[in-house]
Amino acid sequence: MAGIDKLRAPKGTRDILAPDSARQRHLVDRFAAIVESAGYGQVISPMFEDVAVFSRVGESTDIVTKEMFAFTDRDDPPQHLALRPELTASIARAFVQHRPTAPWAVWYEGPQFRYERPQAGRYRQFMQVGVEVLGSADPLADVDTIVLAQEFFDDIGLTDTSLMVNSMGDEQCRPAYLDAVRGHFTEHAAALSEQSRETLAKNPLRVFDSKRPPDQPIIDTAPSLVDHLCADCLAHFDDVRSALDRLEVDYVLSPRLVRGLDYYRRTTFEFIAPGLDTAQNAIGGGGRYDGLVEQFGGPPTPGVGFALGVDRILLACDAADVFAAPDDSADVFIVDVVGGVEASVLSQQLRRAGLVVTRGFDQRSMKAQMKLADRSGARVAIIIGEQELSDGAVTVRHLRADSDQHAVPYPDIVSHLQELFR
RNA sequence: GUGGUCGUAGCUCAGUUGGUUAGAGCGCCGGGUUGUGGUCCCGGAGGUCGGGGGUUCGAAUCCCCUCGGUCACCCCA
Repeated sequence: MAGIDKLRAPKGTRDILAPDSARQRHLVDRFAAIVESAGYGQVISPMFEDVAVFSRVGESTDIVTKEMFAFTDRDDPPQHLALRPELTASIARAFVQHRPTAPWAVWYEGPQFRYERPQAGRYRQFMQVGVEVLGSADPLADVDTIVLAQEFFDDIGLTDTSLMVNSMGDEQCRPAYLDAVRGHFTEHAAALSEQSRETLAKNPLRVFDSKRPPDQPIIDTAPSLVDHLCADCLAHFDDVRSALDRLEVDYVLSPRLVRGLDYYRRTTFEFIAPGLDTAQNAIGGGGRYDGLVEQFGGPPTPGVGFALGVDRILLACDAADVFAAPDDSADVFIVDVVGGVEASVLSQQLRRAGLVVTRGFDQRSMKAQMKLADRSGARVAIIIGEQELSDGAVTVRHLRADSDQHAVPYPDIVSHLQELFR
């Protein structure tokens, strides 16, 4: 096994270096701009919470039963904590704790943690952005969130996405549907894969998630959720769909779409990136979760929201060749062969003037510094040597299209470069 | 948790049927007469061949174990 000299980022985590780090930040910035234009306010909640916060989102979900980074602290008695595996639960907890006036429309961004085996598009620490609206049962609130996600994808140029929509029903109609599904799968249990038979015993709906070929024909012939909706759920769903139509948001009705968290009621949706040829091509998902707030001891409060996977979205952008990493080239590189302090003084002035200025250290040769200047991507190099010092000027050398160079009197250098980069 | 696959310099890789001081390209550092990058030329640094054990006169190469990456299942963003 590797010794301490081979330390690396923990399994399923990674370092994101420039310029990809700036790309990710830019993506989050775009999301923030869009949802804040719709009046959503940011919530920054803790990275870890009492485990009870997460266990309330569904005792039978994998996220809770086997994917949590849980630990105890050194309090007496110890607190049972967990790194957050998702953020809807934290938002519901915060709603109950602070009791903001409803409807409460919020957005968030940040890392989530799940103890899973990593693979393409799946990490133990992964970044999400999302929104939640608590306190409105209006189907148009569902639509509002969906439209924001769609606007976001359009904004970043990721046009190759599919929106899948379904209704999970509610406590009125879901039990009967569950019975129907359980009956159907039980009837064909012999033909199901062994894993699906196990899933059937725990949560029949989850069988729909199976990708195993033998299960497909049985899944295809299973009863459809939309055919079993009660009048209220059907009306809600119809309102969502007609509003999406009116807003010209394309979607695919997906009666087999079940989501992995137990708290969903009525509307559920998922965004797929067909261009991603990995097993994980769901770049976002969400839905309505009326009743969740009650489980946190709050008043009856409907809610709807979604989370988008930033890492997967960026993978999809790579595949579609859109939303490239920003150019992190410097504007100016200062070559100083008279000790380096002049470069410090001038870079301070130029940075204050709004330019991106880098320089060399360690008093390296002019040739070496010029190489660094070239590599920095800077459009111009400023050269300060003995000659320039005695002349009271600096040499400005262009590095890109042409390689002109000329002397600029020291007092004029800031305005000269501001002009050049305006 | 299960399975496939891979693990040789910072990166991408080559290393023939096991055979001497383990190579290339890129990158990095220095130089190409004393102040100028990007092309070119020359030179240099850098590897316990993931780790451990075994077979053998001899192992990067064969066997076992282990760790890690990666992909897939499960599940999800």
